[in-house]
Amino acid sequence: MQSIRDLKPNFSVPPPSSMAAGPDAYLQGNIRMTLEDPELWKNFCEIGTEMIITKPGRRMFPHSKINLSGLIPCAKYILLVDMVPEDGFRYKWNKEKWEVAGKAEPQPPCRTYLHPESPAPGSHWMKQSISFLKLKLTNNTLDQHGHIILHSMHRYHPRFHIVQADDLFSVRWSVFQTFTFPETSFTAVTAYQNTKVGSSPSGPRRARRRTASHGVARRRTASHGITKLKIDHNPFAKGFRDEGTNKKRRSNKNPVCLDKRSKTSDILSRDSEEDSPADFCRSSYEGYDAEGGDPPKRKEADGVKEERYSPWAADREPGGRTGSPAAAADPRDVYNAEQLVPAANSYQPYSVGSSSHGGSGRSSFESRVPDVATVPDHDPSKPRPHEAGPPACGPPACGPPACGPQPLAGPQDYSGALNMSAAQAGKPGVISHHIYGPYGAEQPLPQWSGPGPAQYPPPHHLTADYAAQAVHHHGYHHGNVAEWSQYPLFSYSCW
DNA sequence: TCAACTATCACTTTTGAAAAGT
DNA sequence: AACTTTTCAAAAGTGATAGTTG
Repeated sequence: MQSIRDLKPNFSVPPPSSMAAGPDAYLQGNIRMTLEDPELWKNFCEIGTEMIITKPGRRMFPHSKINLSGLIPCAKYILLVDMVPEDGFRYKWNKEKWEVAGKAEPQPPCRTYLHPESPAPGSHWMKQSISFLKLKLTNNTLDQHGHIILHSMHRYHPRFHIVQADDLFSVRWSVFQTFTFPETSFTAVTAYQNTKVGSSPSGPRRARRRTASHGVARRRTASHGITKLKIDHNPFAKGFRDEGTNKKRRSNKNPVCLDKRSKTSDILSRDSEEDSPADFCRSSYEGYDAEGGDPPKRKEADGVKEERYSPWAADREPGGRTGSPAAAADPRDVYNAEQLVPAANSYQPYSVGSSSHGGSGRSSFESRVPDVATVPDHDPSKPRPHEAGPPACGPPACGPPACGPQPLAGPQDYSGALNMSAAQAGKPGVISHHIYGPYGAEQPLPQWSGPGPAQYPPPHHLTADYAAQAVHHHGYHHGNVAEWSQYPLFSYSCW
């Protein structure tokens, strides 16, 4: 509904003093986003959140649920989520901790999940919590369902975008703001790694099998494994809870199953017997414990950048990036970095108020700093000491993919869901440069990803170019955004 | 041999249409 | 007849497990 021009009146509301960053701070910056259920996220984060990715797509658990405030009640907004790499590495689970296993693989096509209720008035978004329950993750790079594509054994974190726009078409002209929450970072896996069931160095699968065959010998501490948390909190996994309601489970399989079953029960009953939750962050990530110093979680309240609380970040930056999501016990208000779109150099990823309360911090910028040449060094702590990745890389969140032709440099632009200008390059009346992505046109850009059926505007909301492109690349026209969202919005494919 | 991936299982919750009630 | 509530089967979402792949 409102273009950038229309937004101006909305800027009349002064932001909190703490948010008055940037010379030209958009007063829209008073939008606040809080993560719901931060305690749960924190619990997962302490262990090292793992998200299963499957070919057909798997939901996240915990799933992202946020609350918004500070929106203009009558203005329409679009909510989006995408996933950005935490860093440029591939990991492996080894001996009860994560280790770097090499450079990250080239990033798969970047997709952005559009909240099914988008666009909706600010009042709608603010009246209730907003759930991204139906967002699915997949490792199938050829996925046709619009799920977000990730690489297994890589670290990611979700990034939430809110755009004041009447429809997807006007998104490009709108101000959008990005929020991230450090405790939501996770490792994409095809099978849970940190089961803490066995101590076999050979990995979780083997550990489980040995457990089964060796019985009690391996009965250790699944109590703190990621699976226990999932089982305990995910209603769909109730069947795995040791509550006597699952007696029938696998009962007719074989003795091993029974053995495993009892093992599990035992394990569950021994919850908290061994590892204490407090050391999860350190114990699960290689190098973390070597950093010494204060437990990460202690620092959050100090207003450090959000992602410093990530155990991974801590690993990378012993000095300034220790921290944990522990403090996330309180719902976290994360102020965002804003992006005025379009404007090539409008990409000024300042953190609104981050300096004063640590609200947005890196979590807001990182993904927006594809062009190190034009972006202030918002986070001098990067690149991290042990990062073997390309030095010219943008911030970790932007990850290896943004690093050009190197192996890590993926065909993906993590500059955000709204980087749509490329498709317009060279067109009269349309910006001929990227909104804020410095990548060349040969670099792929994000795709829209949407939930199934929807109230989304149909493809005709796209420019003819977009629609045509979808047809061009995929051979048919899509009837709704859900379908259409699988495809690149740009004049070239992401893959 | 090994790590990672995939298909399948048995369980659960969710969903939505049909039936019943008001 | 119209609307609301209840019921129930199908669909979908889970972690565990065994087999496959490279």
